[in-house]
Amino acid sequence: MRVLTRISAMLISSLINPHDAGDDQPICAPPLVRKLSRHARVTAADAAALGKLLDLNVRLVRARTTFIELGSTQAEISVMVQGWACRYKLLPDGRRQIVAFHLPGDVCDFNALLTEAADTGTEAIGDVRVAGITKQALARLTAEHPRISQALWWESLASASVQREWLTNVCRRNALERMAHLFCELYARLEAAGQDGQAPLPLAQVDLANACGMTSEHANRTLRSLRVAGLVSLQDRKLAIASPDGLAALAGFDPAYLHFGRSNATATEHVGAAMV
Amino acid sequence: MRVLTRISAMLISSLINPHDAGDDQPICAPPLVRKLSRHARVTAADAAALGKLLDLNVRLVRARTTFIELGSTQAEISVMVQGWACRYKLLPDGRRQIVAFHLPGDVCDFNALLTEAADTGTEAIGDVRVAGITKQALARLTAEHPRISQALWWESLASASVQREWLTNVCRRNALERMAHLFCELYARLEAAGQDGQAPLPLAQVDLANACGMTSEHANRTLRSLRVAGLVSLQDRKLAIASPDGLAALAGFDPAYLHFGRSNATATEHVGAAMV
DNA sequence: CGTACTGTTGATCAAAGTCAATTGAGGTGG
DNA sequence: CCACCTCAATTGACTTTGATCAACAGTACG
Repeated sequence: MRVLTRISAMLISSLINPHDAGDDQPICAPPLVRKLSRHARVTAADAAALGKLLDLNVRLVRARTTFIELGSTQAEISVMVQGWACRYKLLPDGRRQIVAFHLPGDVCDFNALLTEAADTGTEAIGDVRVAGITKQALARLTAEHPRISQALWWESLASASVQREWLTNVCRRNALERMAHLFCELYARLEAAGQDGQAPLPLAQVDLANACGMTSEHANRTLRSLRVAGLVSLQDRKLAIASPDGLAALAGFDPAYLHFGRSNATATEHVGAAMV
Repeated sequence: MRVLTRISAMLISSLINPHDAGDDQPICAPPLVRKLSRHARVTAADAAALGKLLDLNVRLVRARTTFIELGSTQAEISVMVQGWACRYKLLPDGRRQIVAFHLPGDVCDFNALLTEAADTGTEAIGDVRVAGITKQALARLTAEHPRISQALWWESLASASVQREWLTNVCRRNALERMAHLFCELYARLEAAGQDGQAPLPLAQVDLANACGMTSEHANRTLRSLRVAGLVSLQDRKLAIASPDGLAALAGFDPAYLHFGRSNATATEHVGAAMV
C-alpha cells in the first residue's frame, strides 16, 4: 500500500511557495514553471495558469516510498516540487536499475499519458513534494495555453535525450567515468533548477550503484577513488561535489544533451504550434 | 557531405506504395500510419492526410550513410518508410553507442523539434527510404488533425519507454541475455510493423556490439552461443531468428514496454486532446 | 543494549575487453 | 577469368574490470 499524505493545497502552497502573493518574478516561481520558461516563450499568463495547477494538489511523500507503483495506472501527471526521486525498473529476479533521477521541476510521469500500466516505479529518495495534475486539468491548460504544450514537448524530448546519454554512459564509460558523469549531470541540473549545485546530494551508495549499473560494493570503491582524487567529498555522511571541473574532465562531460538554455527559443516557436 | 538522392514524390510513392489508388485499407497504408492507428482513434481522414504528407518528400539513402548528421539542425522530421537505420552517439575518443534502431514506421527524429544541434547521428543500415516532413507541414497537419498529434505523443513516449528498457537491458543483463533481448525486441517490432518477423536481420556484428554495449569480438562469441543453442541461425550471411520463444525465455522478455496495442485507445482520448 | 541498516574492506572469480592473427566473401582491375 | 584487395567475421591467448562472497565497522533507532 502506498502511504501518501495529501495536504490541503492552500496550506502547502503557502509553505513552499512564499512568492504566492501574485508577483510574476520568475526567480521565485515553481521549478517547473521556471524551467519551461526557458524552453518556449511562456507568457506571464501561461506561467500563472501552470503555477496555479501546480498548487492545487500537492502531496508529501516520505523518504524511500514508491509513489508511482510498478504496474499501476495513473490518473494524474506527477511533477516534482521539492526533493529528489528516482525512477527504476525491476527485473523478475530482483535486479534493479535506476533509469532516471527526478529533481524539482521535473515531470515524473509523462508516461501516465499512455494510460497503460507503469513499467517503471518512482520512489522518493528523501522526503518529497509532488504536484499532481489530472489529465483533464492538463487538457484544459494546454488547450488554453498552447505555449505550455510546446514547452512540455520540449521537456519530454529533453528527458529522452538524457535517457540516451545515460545509455551511452553506462555502455561506453568505465565505472569511474560513469559515476563522474552522473555527478556532472546532477550538478548541472541542480544549478539549472536554481538550486545550489554545491548542496550535498541525498543519494545512498546503493542508488549510485543502481543508477550507474554496478554493484553497491563497486560503487563504494569507485566513490572512494573519486574521493581520494579530491573530486568529491563527504560532509557528515552527505556527498558533495568538490571539483565540478575535475569531474567533467574525467567524464568527458558535455552538457549539450541536457538541452538547457533558451538559445533557439524563437526557432521552436512554430514547432510548438505544430505539435499542439 | 551527405549524399541524398531526392526523388519526385509521385514516382516514389507509386513505387513503394502500390495502394495509392485511394482505398483506405489500413493493411497497405504506410507503416507510420498503420502504427499510429493503433495508438489513437485516427480516422480515415487523419490517416489520409498523414499519408499524403509522407508521400510528398521521400528520399533514398544508401546503406551506411549517415542521413542525420551529428551536430546538424534539421528543418524536417524524418520518418522511416523502408529499411533499417540506427541512431548513435559518439564519444570524443571514438567510442560509439547505438541508442536505437529505427524500423519502417518509426519517427527518427522527434528531437528535430528542439531545433538544437543533433546530439545523435542517424545512419542507414541497409538502403533506406525516409520521408521528410517539414515542421511547418507538421504544424498544419497536427492543427487540423488533433488525433494525429495525440498519436505522435504516444509514439514519442513509447520510444522513450524503449530507451529505458535498453538502459536496464545493458546494465542488468549479461551479454547473452542482452543480445537475446535485443532480438526479441526487433522481432516483436517487425511483427507489429506488419513485416515478417522471420525475415533475416540486416545487422552487422559491429552493429549488434554497438547496440548491446560490448566489443565486436564479444558480440561474435555471444552470437555463436546463441547459434549453437539453436536460437538464431545464419542464412547466407544473414541473421535469422530461429526460436523467438527460446530467446524470450532466455532474455526474460516482456513486450509491455513497447506499448503496442490499442488496449486503452479510448482512455487516451482526452489526453491527446490535452497535449494538443 | 540489541537490531538493522549502510558503508567499508578483502579475497577470489567470472565476464568481457584487448591484442593479434587468420579466414572467408565480395568486389575490382588487369 | 583470375589475382588481388578490402573488410567483416572468427578464433585464440591473455589481461582487466567489475561481480561475488564474506566479514566487519559505524550509525541510527527503538
